[in-house]
Amino acid sequence: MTIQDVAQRANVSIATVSRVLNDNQRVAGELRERVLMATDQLGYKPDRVARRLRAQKSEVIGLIVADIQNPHFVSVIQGVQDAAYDHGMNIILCDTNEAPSRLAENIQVLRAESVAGLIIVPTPSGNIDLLQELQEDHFPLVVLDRTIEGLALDTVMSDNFQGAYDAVQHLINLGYRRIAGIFPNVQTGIERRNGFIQAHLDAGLGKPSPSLILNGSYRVQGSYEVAYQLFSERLPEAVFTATNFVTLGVIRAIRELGILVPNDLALVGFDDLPWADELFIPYTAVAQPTYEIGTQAVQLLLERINGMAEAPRLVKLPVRLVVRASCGSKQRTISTPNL
Amino acid sequence: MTIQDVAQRANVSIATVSRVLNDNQRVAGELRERVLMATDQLGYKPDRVARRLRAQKSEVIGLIVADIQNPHFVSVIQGVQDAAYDHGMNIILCDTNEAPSRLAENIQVLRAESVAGLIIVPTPSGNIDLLQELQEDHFPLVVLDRTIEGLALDTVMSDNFQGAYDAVQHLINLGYRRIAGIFPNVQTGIERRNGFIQAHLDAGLGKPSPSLILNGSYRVQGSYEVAYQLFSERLPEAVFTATNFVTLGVIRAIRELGILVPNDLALVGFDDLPWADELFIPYTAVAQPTYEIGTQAVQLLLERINGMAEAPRLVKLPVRLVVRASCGSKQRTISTPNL
DNA sequence: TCTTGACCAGAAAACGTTTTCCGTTTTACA
DNA sequence: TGTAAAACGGAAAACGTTTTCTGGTCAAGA
Repeated sequence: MTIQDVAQRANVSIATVSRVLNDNQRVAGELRERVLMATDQLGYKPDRVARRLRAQKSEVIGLIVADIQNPHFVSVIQGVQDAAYDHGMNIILCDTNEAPSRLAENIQVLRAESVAGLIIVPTPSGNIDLLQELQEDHFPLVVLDRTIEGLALDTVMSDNFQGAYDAVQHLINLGYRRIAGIFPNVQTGIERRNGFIQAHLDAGLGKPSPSLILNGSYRVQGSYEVAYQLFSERLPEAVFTATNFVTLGVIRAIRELGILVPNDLALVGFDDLPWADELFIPYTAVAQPTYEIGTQAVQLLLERINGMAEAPRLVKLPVRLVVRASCGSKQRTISTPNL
Repeated sequence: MTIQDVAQRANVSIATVSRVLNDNQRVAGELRERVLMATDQLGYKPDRVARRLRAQKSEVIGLIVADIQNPHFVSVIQGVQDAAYDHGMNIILCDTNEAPSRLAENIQVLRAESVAGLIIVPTPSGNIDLLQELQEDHFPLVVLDRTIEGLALDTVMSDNFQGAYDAVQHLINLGYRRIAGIFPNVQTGIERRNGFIQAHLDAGLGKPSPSLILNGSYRVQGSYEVAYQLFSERLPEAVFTATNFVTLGVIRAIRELGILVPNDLALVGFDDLPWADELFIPYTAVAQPTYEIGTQAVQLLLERINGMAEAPRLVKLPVRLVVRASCGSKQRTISTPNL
């Protein structure tokens, strides 16, 4: 079932069939009808591989994320998938597992696949050269979640600083003062730490004690250990967790130590989780617009692909605070059932 | 950067380059060296699109799942992705959102993409004809999670019957008798209901009362409503939930009604969740080997692709019970902190 | 020494499209 | 009506590979 068959049936040349099907070319009334009828009758669908080879353009975009299991990325993937689908495009999904070598490999493979463009969540530890190379080749590219030092690329990310700022301000407004923060040592973590600190400063509390600014792992287990240690030594009044996995680790520590939330400890975490309401601690969360990050990324990428984009753009999306029962108030202790 | 460039640099024909790179053909010592050196120096990577067009074989497999947001499928995707990666293959991911029309469309597109094969989670409501057509075309295909009535296909799924059976037996052994079950009305739900019933029969309890066998939605909200109603009328001693989303709905109902688990109600649910330990009710779960479902699927598919497979195979993977605090025991009430 | 066969490597065909190029027909305008 | 331009559609080139076909060289056997 090739274009040849259609041409034969419609009694035209394959060029005409192609022209009708891509209707970017003039083609007369009657022939057009014949072609359409023939394609319809045969149920012909053009071979996308051949089309891609010849036309050097593709209906596939490559999506490289750092960790499929992270709900944050799952939601981003969904956004990308839906937006791509709306434009008749498909996605090839790759998972780097946070390994720079796999990022490099994936980029190479996806280029060999002639994808129309790439949406990448860069691994923490660099690969700047790879991204730079893509840019120099004018390869359509959108980067998610983090900016690359010294490299201007189309980027979609949340307002990490503001999110952390809002979260801490929320705590301060409720009367909490000794507020701990646990931050993974990656770029987003650093931005959120800055927001954490600035909120303290703007509230006239001065710079928070270094003993309350902790380096967490970006995994659950490591964060759990950090939190366990922190809580065992001296319980802060509140804690701000900089990512969803950190939050889960902290919740585990809270459970094991039998800490009462919010009475003994308030909690605000960056990243909402799909079933946060069903968690042991339904925590107040800084919700990223994950789905929109995905759709926006596709938007930018398509503009880049179609040459409608000029200078690199940075889209910084606003976050929003989802208030749940984990904060209560320092002044008047709220009694929440089951907490 | 094409095979032509390499040929030029190595001073050989493109055919020779191709032969060396696919080393399925004899090629002499010195030329081979020259070619390898040239590819190395130029960093040449063959164009996978051209290769696919000519050789009519592909390094891409299509993966169509029903709902990316469901952690079950997320884990399956991860398994597929990892296994595919190990074989130098990539996956094109599609999400049907449980819509048959999107399944049809996705299949068509992926075939036009000349994927090497398809791994499909069929939508509940059929599309049998599509799958049948694939089979008749001898298109490599593996189906996940459910069998298709009257159609023998390579299939990978969990032992739903046994999982439900084990779960209910667990409850019965602990002394519970009035056990409710909530089942979505899809094939897996039905199989699990059968296991639920059989466990009652084998324990000599007779067939469970129809009032305890409920039809749940496969969404959280619907299941929540069913559970809320059930619990409000007359609380059973225990409840078995047939999917992860049902479980989440039930947990929400438990929270809102202030029911004490396991004292007032025991809970076992099908499907483990990644953060079940951090849930409000860390529930005893029937854990599916989701990751292995993914890897097994790739295994079967590759065998099918390579023509090493004969008759369709059904791989039914064992599940395992992950015991948490949600069951306690009817005889002696266990006191668990925070529950 | 001649013939045969094995082995090797290049030329060219093929994969299924899109697109360029070109010749023919139609249209428009004088 | 004659001519230039525009419109149309077919033939063929092109995309970058793999693979078939073909011819040439060399070794071995007669």
